[in-house]
Amino acid sequence: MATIDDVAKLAGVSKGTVSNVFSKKRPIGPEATKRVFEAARQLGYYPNHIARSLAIRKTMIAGLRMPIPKDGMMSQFEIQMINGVLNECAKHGFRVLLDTLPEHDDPNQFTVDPVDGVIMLNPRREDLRIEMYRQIGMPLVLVGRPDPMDPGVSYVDNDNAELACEVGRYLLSFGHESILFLNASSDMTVAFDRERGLAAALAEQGMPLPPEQVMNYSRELHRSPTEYGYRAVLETMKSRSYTAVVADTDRVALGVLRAARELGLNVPDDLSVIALSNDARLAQEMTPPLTCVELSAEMLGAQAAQILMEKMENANVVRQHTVRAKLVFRESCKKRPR
Amino acid sequence: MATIDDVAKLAGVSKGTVSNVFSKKRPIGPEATKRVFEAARQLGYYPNHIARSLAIRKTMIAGLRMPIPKDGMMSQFEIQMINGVLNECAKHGFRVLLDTLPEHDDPNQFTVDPVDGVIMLNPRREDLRIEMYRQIGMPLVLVGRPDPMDPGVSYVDNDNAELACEVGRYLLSFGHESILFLNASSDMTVAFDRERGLAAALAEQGMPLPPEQVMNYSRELHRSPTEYGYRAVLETMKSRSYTAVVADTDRVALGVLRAARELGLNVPDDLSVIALSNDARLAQEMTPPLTCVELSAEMLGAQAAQILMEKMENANVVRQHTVRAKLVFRESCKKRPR
DNA sequence: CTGAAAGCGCTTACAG
DNA sequence: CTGAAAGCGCTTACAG
Repeated sequence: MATIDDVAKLAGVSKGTVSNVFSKKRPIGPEATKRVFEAARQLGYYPNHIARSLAIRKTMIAGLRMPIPKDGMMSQFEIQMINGVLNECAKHGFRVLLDTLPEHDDPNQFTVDPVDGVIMLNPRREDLRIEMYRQIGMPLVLVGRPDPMDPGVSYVDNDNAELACEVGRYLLSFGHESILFLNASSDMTVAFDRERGLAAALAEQGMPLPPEQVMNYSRELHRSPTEYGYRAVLETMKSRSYTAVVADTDRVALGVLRAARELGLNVPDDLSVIALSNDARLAQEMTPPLTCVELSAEMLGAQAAQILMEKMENANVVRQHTVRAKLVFRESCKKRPR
Repeated sequence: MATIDDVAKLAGVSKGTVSNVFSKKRPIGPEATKRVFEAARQLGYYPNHIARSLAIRKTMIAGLRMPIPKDGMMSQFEIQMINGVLNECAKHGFRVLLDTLPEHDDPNQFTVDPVDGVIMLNPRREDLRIEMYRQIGMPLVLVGRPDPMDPGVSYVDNDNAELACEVGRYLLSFGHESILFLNASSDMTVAFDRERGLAAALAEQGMPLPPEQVMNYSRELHRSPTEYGYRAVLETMKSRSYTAVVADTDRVALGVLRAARELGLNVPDDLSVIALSNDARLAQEMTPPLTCVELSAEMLGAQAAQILMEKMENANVVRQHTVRAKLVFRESCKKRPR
């Protein structure tokens, strides 16, 4: 592989000159420029990004640390997150180093990556890496709040409890009182937060959220989220009749809609359906179009990237954003029938 | 930021020793090892990946060049491709540098990236970059075939014409003769290939594929692929009655199913529906479950990555794989009603 | 087991 | 406008 030295020699100039021809950092005479380009062409020379990075201590690369589930399937959330990060970074001329390797927080394994800053997904409790990044002065933004909280670290996150509460209030305002909640898998913190939020909304009206109104997704029991929604409704509607269903995701809601159809229930006339997040961007294409919460994973990613860009300019900035997901009203909810 | 020199000084050893303590490339005495780790801890020293890469000429990073549509929305195809690449790379301990920046093929802009090899999506005609990578000896694998063909470059691709032909044969074997083809946007080469393939299947039975049986998606005319499928069926079924619909994607098929429902047509009894690719992994969750082609973008990505790993071992290997997408039979197609 | 020194391929004051 | 040289932070024969 041709190096800057080879080019300098062939063109009869110094390597400094070659360097500046390519980087345009200082003006080089037209004669020399021509000879350099010609020599480079002949030799098949292209500047080496690594050597350059080492010299100028800048890579124009952002790191994204995000372990991938062992089954290799990224959720729609992760995908949209990546998308947001990618787009925002591209705007600023940055590329992205995707690090999906299992995490080591053995300090003796840690290395200073070829990036100018990093975005880290789902930090663990007492995550040692946060401190390591601080030590080496690497700009860092978390997606998901640090635990314990730390006023010095930047992050973006959304407020799942608040969100579920809002959804609850919305349904209550329509007069729904018997609400079936098809929650996420019980081992996810988000499931906990959402149940808490929905319960809070009910509590505001002096109503409880009895356990039998809450179901949880389970990988073992359900073939897919859609299947989960379908079965859950079919089974519970036998013994009780709800007027509203809060589904974990739009895919779960897809199953709910199917079950409703089979039971001869019209949505939204007989049954209101609402989803707490969108897995598959299909909400607006369902029949009827689904009222749901836009989790804006994409926004989360974009904001994280934007904050990172700021931090790279000025190491002192600290941003802690709670991204408010928004409720998108479509046609699957209606006033309670009487 | 602490460097290897600082550590060496504080620990009272040479930098070579420090280097070897971290890399374990040669054994270092327990005394020295302890002093080095202690000094490193005190100083907050972590090895610099860039400097290391420069010295050993290896990064353990694979490059993925893949321009993103200006609207920032990656298709499911691209997403799954990335997923495949990521997983396969992770298996081999590689990380991935995602380069979504607009492409420059100005040779004077080209740079040797901090990667050990690259996967390049959708090469252009006469793509200059292929030659540049060859010149610097960078292992390269394309996703999508090079044009013009080049026996020296490795790639993976799938055979869209063949696929569409197979789908055509399948429907014909069920006795369907009036087939509506809801094709992709006409400016995509894949749309061209698919139409050719379907026409070939019909030609085998001495039948034509008249233009009025083929429609094309259009960003301007249709709000979404689902909307496209919905409207197309509603409108064409007025004047003609088809017994089968070939949809571009599962999302288009979703609209077709809805339209059929509204028209009182039972799928598959009255109308067979089949999709040529899956955008949204929802085929199996539709009612009825959709027969469709699994494009295996994920496999495409995984295979590209695997070939890249091979090439990094041995620069001489050349692999040219046509990944055969597979038809997945579910319940949306049936023998033609008579 | 350890050290001194050259080298990886570039950039950038400094001097002219 | 251009060159010579030190420096970015690591690795690795070579010598002991």
